[in-house]
Amino acid sequence: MTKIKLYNTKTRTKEDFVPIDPANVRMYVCGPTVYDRAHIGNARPVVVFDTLFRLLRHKYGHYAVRYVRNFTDVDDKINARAAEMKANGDTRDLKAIIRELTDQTIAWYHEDMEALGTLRPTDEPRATEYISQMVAMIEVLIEKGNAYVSEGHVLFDVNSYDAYGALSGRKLEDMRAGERVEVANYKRDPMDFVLWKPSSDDLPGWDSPWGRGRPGWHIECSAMSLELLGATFDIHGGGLDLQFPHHENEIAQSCCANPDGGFANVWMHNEMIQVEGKKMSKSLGNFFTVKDLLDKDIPGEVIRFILLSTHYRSPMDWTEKKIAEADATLRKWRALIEGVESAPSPSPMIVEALADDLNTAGAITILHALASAGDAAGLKASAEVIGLLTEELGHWWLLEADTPTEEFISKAEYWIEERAIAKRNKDFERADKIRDTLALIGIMLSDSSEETRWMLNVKAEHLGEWELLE
RNA sequence: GGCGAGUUGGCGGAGCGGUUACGCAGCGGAUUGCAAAUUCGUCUAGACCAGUUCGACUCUGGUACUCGCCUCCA
Repeated sequence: MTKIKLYNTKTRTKEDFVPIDPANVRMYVCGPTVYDRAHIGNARPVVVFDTLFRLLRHKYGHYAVRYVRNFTDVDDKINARAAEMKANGDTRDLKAIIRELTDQTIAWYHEDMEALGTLRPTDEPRATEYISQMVAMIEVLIEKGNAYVSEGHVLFDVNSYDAYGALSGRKLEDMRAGERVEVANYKRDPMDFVLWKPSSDDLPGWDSPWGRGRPGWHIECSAMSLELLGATFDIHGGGLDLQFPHHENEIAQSCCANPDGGFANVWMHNEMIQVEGKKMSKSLGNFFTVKDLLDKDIPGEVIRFILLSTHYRSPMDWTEKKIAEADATLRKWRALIEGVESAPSPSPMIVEALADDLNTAGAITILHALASAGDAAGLKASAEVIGLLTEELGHWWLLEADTPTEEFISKAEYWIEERAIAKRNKDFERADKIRDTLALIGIMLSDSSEETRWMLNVKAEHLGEWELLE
């Protein structure tokens, strides 16, 4: 079978992917901090690595791939959001608010990501369930001289790790020169980062050798990946913005705590999303969540298609025009595969495209080729490899074909017959008027030499307003 | 200031040292009473300047511009 090649940020080259153990391929992807609904930018890595997960399963077997994606449920942003809720009248104590906020956000995340046709990872650890592992790792780091205690904080000593900055190609001196944040005086070096910090009584906190406190952001990924995947695993993924400092810090922690492990072999980073050519930000007003799109009746399948139509290492621009194009393409394909059984196996060409550093745009080209060749069964089987044209994602299309009631159908058939009679009588004026009015009511006609077929358009302006005809 | 990515036809977007990307839109034809759908065909490329080469969109160097990260944000 095709050899998988992946671009490794660590070596800045595309490499043959050689799993440590083909019977147990291991991947870790940084998940969300759970304080708010996922936006479209959050969705890109989820869909990208879901596609990689599918490819790996296709190649190594369904049960041979372990995919871990964490939930960061302890974080200053979460605390800040909870404090905001309290200030706005929530009378519960902060910890109770935080618990509900994180639970709720996780439920939303699952809901929204499922709408994009993504599979659940095999493991979804919550940071707060791995505090003891984090504390243990911090203790090891202190013991080995890579971390120190200062004013109730535990800090990682970046100067104790020679390779610090290797992933992102940065040097400590350069970074200090460009330092823009005020330096906390308890740090030995401005670049030292927090492993553990004190927590006040009203905030979540855990007992530790350094007093009641909570973990810094980076340690959770090191601790959880070690626990679930081991000191050495195959792939670590995430957004490009995480490359520094988050991933750099993960490497420093993990490689110092387990010098023989080597941590992740392959590092993969997806590029960022822009909206209509601009960086997505709340101040520009071009910020939106996945839920916002779904609520606007943009099918999850359309969103997934768009996210896959640009290679993951290129910046991608989210535009209204792409929504319309993806919608049209999927409608065409859905119509083509209606009632068709998937071919027993996907086109080797689509697997080949994906195996080339996850060339999803190339894979979509193959789908176009299958569609224009009229190979509906092959199209369906191949699209399923990238999570498109699946049964789960087809509801938006099925809805339109299945919704009409008996009454609606009989009225539609009555008027289609009326039009046929008018046509036979060469009364084209009446025939066309019926056709145009039916379109307004939500019935799209298409004539062929033998019959007139129709399809429901639920977005029609005067849906079901039969009085327009009577 | 440091680090990195990119600049392909009207738009989106790939691969490739020499041969049609592909999709959308446009144009022309078939089909149709007219539409829609379908279908056939077709025009638009490779930021700029050098270099390597028999030959470069594809390799090398430089210039310009764009974007991202370095700061809560995937």
